Amino acid sequence: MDIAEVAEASGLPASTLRFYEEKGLIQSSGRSGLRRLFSANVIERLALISLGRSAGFSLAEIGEMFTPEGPEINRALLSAKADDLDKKIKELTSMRNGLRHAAACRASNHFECPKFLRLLRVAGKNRFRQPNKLKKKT
Amino acid sequence: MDIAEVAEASGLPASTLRFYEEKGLIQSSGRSGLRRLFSANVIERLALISLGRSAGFSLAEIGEMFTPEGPEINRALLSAKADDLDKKIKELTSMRNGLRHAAACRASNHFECPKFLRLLRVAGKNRFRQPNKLKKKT
DNA sequence: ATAGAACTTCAAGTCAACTTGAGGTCAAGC
DNA sequence: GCTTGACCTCAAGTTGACTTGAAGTTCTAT
Repeated sequence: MDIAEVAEASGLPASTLRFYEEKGLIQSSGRSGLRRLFSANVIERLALISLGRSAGFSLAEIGEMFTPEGPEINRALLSAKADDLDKKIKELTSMRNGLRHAAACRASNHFECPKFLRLLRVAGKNRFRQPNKLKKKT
Repeated sequence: MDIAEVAEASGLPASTLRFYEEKGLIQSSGRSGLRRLFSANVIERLALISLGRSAGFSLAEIGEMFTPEGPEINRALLSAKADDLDKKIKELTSMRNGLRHAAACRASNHFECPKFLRLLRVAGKNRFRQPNKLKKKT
């Protein structure tokens, strides 16, 4: 397929596809003249990337999940990511409950509502810093 | 409390607290000389902000949830955010299932495993663009 | 009263993830 | 044969969310 077809099928602009290729997240299967050719399986891969992004993983993290560096490395990593997701799902669930309550509750100030505060506190238990500033290249 | 105490209690650096104040996400209750004073409820608010961030909401969106613009506006907004979260929770759940499967499955290439591909396709149904580039200020 | 720590402002820098733009190539249709 | 449109590269720009740095101020202890 050529890049426009991939763009169409994946919903991503061509510029993003080139960018992803540059980052090693996808590969073109060859060239016809200058033009990239992609094989159809790139679509699955892009779906997975989009999914990962929307799950809050960085492109670098997603890249790690793919790399066939060793035989067993990936499995451990994938498990770890799955655990991260589990934590996140729990957080989001409490946040959703909090929001639903706040939307329904008649207290003028939600910060005065004990139910809301309790949810908040529970949710705050496993707080974590956002990933974007965790890495500091020496 | 002074800014260092808030930083300590919230786990956020003082620079972030100033930044959030500038953005209107939190307020200092006054000054002692130059120094900001915060009342204790800012901690709850920061917890909620952190939670929202980790749920993938932008600071602007979080700000909207707080603003006491009108009497009923917020409730609809909060409901909508809760719906967003529900969608996201479902996505994350399929992604987690996909990862767990990929970690367990013995197929050499996960893209060849029908189970994995099915999960991927299901999850891809309600795909959406990441929020950061949706707004274009005219 | 003087050093030092802890705060302040404001401007500029950083990082990820893209997007945009300028300038070039190439096959296809008129 | 020449324009047009879809592609290409490479550099620079953008956005959101902060962080860092310089330069000044003030509390706190010696």
